[in-house]
Order: sequence, then C-alpha cells, then structure tokens
Amino acid sequence: MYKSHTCGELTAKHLDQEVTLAGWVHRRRDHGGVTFIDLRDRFGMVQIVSNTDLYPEAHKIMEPVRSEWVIQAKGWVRRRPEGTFNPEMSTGEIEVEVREVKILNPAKTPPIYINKEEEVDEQVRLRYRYLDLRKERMRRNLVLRHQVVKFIRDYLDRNGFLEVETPILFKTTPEGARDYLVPSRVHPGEFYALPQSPQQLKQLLMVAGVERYFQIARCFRDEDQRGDRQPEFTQLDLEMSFVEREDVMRLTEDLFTRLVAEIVPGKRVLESPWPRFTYDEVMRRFGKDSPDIRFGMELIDITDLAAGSGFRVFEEIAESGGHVRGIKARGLGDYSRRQIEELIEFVAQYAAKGLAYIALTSAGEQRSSFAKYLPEETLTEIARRFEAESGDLLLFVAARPEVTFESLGRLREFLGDRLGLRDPEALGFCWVVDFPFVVWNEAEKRWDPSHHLFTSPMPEDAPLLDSEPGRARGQQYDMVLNGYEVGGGSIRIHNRELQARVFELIGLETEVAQERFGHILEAFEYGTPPHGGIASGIDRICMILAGETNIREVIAFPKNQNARDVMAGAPSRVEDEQLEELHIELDV
RNA sequence: GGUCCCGUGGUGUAGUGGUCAAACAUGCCGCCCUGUCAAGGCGGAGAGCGCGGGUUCGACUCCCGUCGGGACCGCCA
Repeated sequence: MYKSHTCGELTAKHLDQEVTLAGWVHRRRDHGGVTFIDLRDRFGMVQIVSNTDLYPEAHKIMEPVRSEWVIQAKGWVRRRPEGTFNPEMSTGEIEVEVREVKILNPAKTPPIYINKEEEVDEQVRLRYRYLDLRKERMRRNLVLRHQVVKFIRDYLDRNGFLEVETPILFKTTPEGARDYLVPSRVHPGEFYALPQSPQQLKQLLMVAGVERYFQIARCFRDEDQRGDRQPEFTQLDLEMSFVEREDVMRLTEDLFTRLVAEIVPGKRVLESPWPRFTYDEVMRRFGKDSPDIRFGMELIDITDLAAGSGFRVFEEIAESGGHVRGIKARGLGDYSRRQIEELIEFVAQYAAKGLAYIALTSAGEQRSSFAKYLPEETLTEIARRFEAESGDLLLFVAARPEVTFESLGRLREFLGDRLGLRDPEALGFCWVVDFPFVVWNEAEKRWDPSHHLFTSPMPEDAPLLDSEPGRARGQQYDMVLNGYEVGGGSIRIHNRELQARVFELIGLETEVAQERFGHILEAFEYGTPPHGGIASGIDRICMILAGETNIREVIAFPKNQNARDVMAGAPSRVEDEQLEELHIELDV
C-alpha cells in the first residue's frame, strides 16, 4: 500500500502518529520557507505542511508540485498551532508535518478546475469526464448512487429476493421503443436486440418458480434524449409471484421510504403513506400523469361557464367537446403584457393556441384579455372558484382535453419553479393507479396498450374489453416523485385466453404474436403463477435525491444529447473487415 | 424531422456597428515571501472572437449558411 491512512480520516486521535498519505494535490499555498498542500483522496482532504528548516529535502521536492499532481507524503500528525484551526475541514484541527515526499506522477494543468465549483461547459466536462468525476459534486453523486443501489440490494435480499442476470443480447420487440440492434456474425442477416427492459425474461423467471426476482438492469432504448432520458439507463427491475397490486405497491413503498430515511436523512418525505390518485384525478387536478404534489396551484375547470359565456373562443371549444380550464398564479397579478406573452409562448410548445388571462393587480385593478366579453355573474363565479384576490394571475387554456391538460400541467410546474414552490428538500412521492387499459391510436385506427402487452385489466373491467375497451382500467401503478415518473408496473396476465383476447384487441394477429411471443406464450401453459412487478428508474431517482435536474449528473460516463460519448468518441466507424464478417454493407 | 437558446485566452465572463491587433476574474509561468487555507506581493505569457460567405467605408457585434453544444416538441409499449 502506498498509504497507511486516508486523507479524510485523520483527526486529533492520530496526534503524533507517523502516517503515510497518498493522493492528489488539491491546492498548494507556497510561502517560501513553508508550503501547505491540501492533499485529497476519495475519502477527504488533509493539510500537509513542509518546512525548510525541519526537512529541507522534502521541502525542495514539494517546490515544483502543482494542482492534481499525485504525491505520497510521510510524516507526523500534528495539532495545528493555536488560532490556525480550519473549522471548514473535518481534519481542520490537525496537519501532517512532512518528512518525506515522493512525486508519484506529475499532472498537466487540468482543463477544468477540480478545486472550484464553477459551471463549466458540459462538453468540456464530458470530454474530460475522468477529471470532472474528481470534483466534489460528482464524487458525492457517485457515492449516493452506490448507496442507493446497495440499500436496494440489501433490502431485497432480506426480503427473499433473488438477483438474476438476464441477457443483454436478446430479441427485438418492435412494438416498444426503437431497438438497438446487434448483428449476428454466425447468422448472416439476423440481429439481436438490446433489451428495452427485461420484461419478458422476468416473467419467465416467475414461470421458473423464482417467485421473488430483482435485477439492477441496464436497459436500452434508441430514442432521442432528454434531460431525464439516456439511451442506456438503469432500472431496478423486480417481479413477484402470488401477489396482487397492493403487495407490490406496499413493498416498493416500504423500500423507498426506508431508503430515503437512511441515505438522504436531510430530505423530507412529503406524505407517508404515499398518497394515491387515480389517473383521472391527477389529470383533472394536475394536468399530468406524473404530478408534482409539492405544491398546489391545481387546475380548475370552467368549461361549464365557458359554454354560453358570450366569449366565442370559449364557447366554440366548450361546445365541441373541448375543455376550458385554468390555474391561479398567486403573486403574479402585476405581470406585464410582455411577461404574459412569454407564458403564451411557453404553452404554445404544448399546442395550446392561446392563453387567456385575468390579472388582478396589487393596486386592485383588473386587466384581462377576454373579461370584457363575459357577463358580470360569470366573472364573479370564476373569481369564486379560484378564490381570486388582488395580486393573482388567472391563466386559462381552451382546447382539446389533452392539450388543455398538458399545457396547463406544464405551465403549472413552470410557474411553480418561478415562484419557488417546489421545495428542493421535499420528496413528493405518490402513486397513480387506474390507468386506462388501452388508448385509442387514431393514426393506426387501433387500440394500443397504455402500459404493455402483458398488463392485466382490472378483473371487474374484463367484460368491457368486448364492449367499451376505452373504459377498461389496467392493473397498473406508476410511482411518481416530484413530477417525474420514477417507476411503473402492473399485475400481469397469467391466463392464456385473456392474453389472446388482449392480442386480438390491440390488433396483433395470431401468427405475429406467435412469432414474437411464442416462447412466452408457450411458457405460460406450463403452470404460471399469478404475478406482477415494477421497474423503477435508478438514474432518475438518484438524480432527484442528489438535487440534480439532469440524469447525466448521476451517470459516470453518460452520452450527450446526440447519443455520443464525447470522451471516447463513440459511436465510431469500424473496419471494412468487421463489416464483411457481419455481412453488412453500408449505405451512407 | 421541427422550435428556441448558446459558441470571445486553459476555465468562467464582459464587450451587441468604429473608442477592441479585445477587458475582468481565475488558472498558468517567473521572482519574492516561515502559518496559510480561494494565502499574499511584484512581473509576464496567453484569444483576434466556432467555421464559411454576405451587408457595410468599417463586423466579436447585423444577415445567411454550416459545424458543435444545450433545452424542448415529435418519439420514449
């Protein structure tokens, strides 16, 4: 070993012990005859000091040392002179008086500061990710992620779960996201697909009698990136046999509640047990199936008032099946025309053609884009429903239901940010249940599963599959945290006839179903236990627990927005010979 | 496929038609300095403003294109 102790562990308990340390030079303060270095390793930091009067040779070696050089120092732990303690450092009471120094490796001047928290262009950070990861923020995030995963493993182990690895090279599933394909060398013209999730495999493990399975599973989806989406990401994937919806939810809730208490004790779980909402309720109240429940500003329906209100835009939409809904932004009543314009542009992103408003200024005046068309009693009723007071800004969207919900739901969170209503220390967990079993795909003129093919409908809704599929609910549950969907699962179909009925409903022909899912359908005939499970997004959960707003901050080596690894330069061209072996011709 | 924003020394920023062969901070280099902790003092090097074209007497600044990056829409069972 190059070190007898870590930099972070030294305290007054080690006074006058001889120690050997090794690490990176975090900062250097050269006073001529005496030089201080903050020596950093993964475990912390300690000040080492060399003095030319005491050990001239060591002092001389320290002279050329600069930031991020890797050195080894041997010396005694000393109490710092009175009045020179550094209360900012855990090791601030002591220092190491250096007798011997060895330069293990010099370092070029790093392109980014390691010893300073400063926003640096992300491309530079990613290009030199190994340096970026040395920084405190990234180190903290790596540690957090490790703790989260370790807690999950320990918890599930205690609860009888078996961690099973499933293949990375598997079979394409065209009905989901776009697959990453891997050409087969031994089978010209054929391809493996990287799993979008181990969904089928975990169900097969239930058939296999594993009963309680989990995996920290890497998943791959070839879709465009977002701040909370990477082409490869990690799920806690779990599945249980002989359970009902309630069992999976209870276990998941207990797991994460305990995890939060242990790993991020500073954070506050907003409500425990986690509140549960039906899909209809979250849409109506929050405009989003993954609501941020840390603040109010809920949507309010005025469709009934809009019909026959005298305001043509509202009337037409209300009479043609659209919705008119609004939210109240407290304290924004003095917004200028220009500031409101910005909000109009914001909702336009979500296909809202306009944003009507009533601004109640703090001076007690009313400005509005449409109030003049409305009779007094309608305005009074609107004010009553919103409990509007001076200083409030009421914002309305009139559109198709989906557009009304989405634009106001997004606007709500946008304004929640702006008004500082989204408490970063609070964790607003909730469940969303009773999702529609299928959704109508207008473009393809067919029903699509709203979760996935193997989700079971609510038992009492099974008859609806034949009469009114759109009204059937699935045995699905989504786990939501601070406005992000962080998990989703369902009770699966374990009955052959019901599965066939679902395939039929979503327009999957028998032969096609056989070709794609024959293996799993066959397996289901050999004694399948009732089962269900959940998959939660480790990256997103870590992101939220770390207080980050981008998933890349909790992934050691993430891809950029164009799915590129800018450090290694992947993807890259390959040799012609490699292509030939794979029987691939390029057309680019 | 689309919309919006950004690109100036190593890093972070300022400069938005001439006063800019570009300013500030930090980092880097040299010298001084024995108790600092973003050490301090003095001195110095380092970018011609992503790239190409255009407008203009004159472009870092305006316009077009392009490349790179980010946010979002589409997409993500």
